[in-house]
Amino acid sequence: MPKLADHGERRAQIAEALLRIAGSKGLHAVTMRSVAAEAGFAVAVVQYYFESKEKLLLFALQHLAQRMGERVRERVGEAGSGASPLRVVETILGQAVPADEESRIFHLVYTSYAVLSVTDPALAAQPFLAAPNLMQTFIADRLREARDTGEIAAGLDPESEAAVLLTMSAGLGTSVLLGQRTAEQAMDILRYHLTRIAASEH
Amino acid sequence: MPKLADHGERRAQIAEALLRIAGSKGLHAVTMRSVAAEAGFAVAVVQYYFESKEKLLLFALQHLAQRMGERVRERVGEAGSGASPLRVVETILGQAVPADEESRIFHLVYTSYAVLSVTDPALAAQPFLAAPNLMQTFIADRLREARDTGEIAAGLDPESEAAVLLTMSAGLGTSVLLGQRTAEQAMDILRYHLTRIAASEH
DNA sequence: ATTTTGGTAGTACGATGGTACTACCAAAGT
DNA sequence: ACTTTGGTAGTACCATCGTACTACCAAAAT
Repeated sequence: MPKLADHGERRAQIAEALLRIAGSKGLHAVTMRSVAAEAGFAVAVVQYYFESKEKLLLFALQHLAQRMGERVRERVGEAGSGASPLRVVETILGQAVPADEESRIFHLVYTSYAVLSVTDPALAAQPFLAAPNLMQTFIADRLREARDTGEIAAGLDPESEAAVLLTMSAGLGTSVLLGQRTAEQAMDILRYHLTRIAASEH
Repeated sequence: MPKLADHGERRAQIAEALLRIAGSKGLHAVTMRSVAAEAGFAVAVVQYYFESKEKLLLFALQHLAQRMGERVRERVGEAGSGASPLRVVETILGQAVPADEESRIFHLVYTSYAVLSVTDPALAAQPFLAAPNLMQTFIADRLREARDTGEIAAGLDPESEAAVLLTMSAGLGTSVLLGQRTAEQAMDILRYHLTRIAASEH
């Protein structure tokens, strides 16, 4: 065997080249040629490490999703295990707002892909539904905790409130992506609503 | 002059053929050839009525947006001028949920286009920001009215609440589009939140 | 030393895209 | 009647895409 090339490393390199292009020029600008050029390889190398463009795209997407998932867990961990449930919720939902470059790319690529999956049967839509559903139950659980500790009003329905929060933060993320709002403004709105929930006791 | 062809009519015909394709096969399936075939014309005819594909796309988008705008105004009118401000808000936001085919196509095409506009400088993002901004001020005004009449709590900030409602309904629309929720479930969440706002007096 | 074999590079093929070009047809103006 | 002109159709050009194919190179195995 000749040069020892770490396949995992190469695949990651290529995937990140793809994400750089998708983040700057859009998902439609992602071609075998552009990715290869960005990664500094020949097209055949990209073909060598990925059977097809579709496989490449899927891998890059999962790669990004995994990194974002780690990021979220990291931030939640930073908030400390002693943090209040509502604080945890704020931390998680805040990640839906594209504040830095990696987050921006994540939301752009994910939204692009999600939109495509609506009409393209080849792009299974399942991965897009699994994560949000888990999120919703997790947030609902936090809200239940918060309700039990009196942090939020007893009249609130955790499931519904979780749905409201999640859809809202998704919408906020999109609006920031479109340049309709700054990340700061989005965070203000998010915090406003969380404060409202916390304040509405009686 | 030969056959009297109503240019406006033809352009509308072609635009609707485009929307039919975009709604079923996705915006990426919209090509000069597919649109011409769907409309029952030769490619040159489409070229004749629209200078370029970009112009065609923009026209179709505005065409759709206009029809949706009329629909919203219609529904609001149906609700009656005597309807409560909160009722008007519910009617408007309910339109953000893709319940029928036309609405589904509208949100799909609009979202597709919006995502493209993030990275494509040719697709001016302005038209996407103008409408939502007007919406927000309109809804904020309704909320102000509702606050004055005691329909909602005095502690609420109309601007922020309007932002919350709009981003939430946008997120709801997307989730329905992705098949994550049914239109009915989305409406339930919307109504839940509106009821919460109305109930939180003290 | 020579034969595998993992990895890289260049090129070519078929399909599809937007657009340009030319021909054709029929009704209106003369 | 015939010429102009609005509208329609077919075709061809050029670019770009994903992919397949072949050649090449260098290190490990024999």
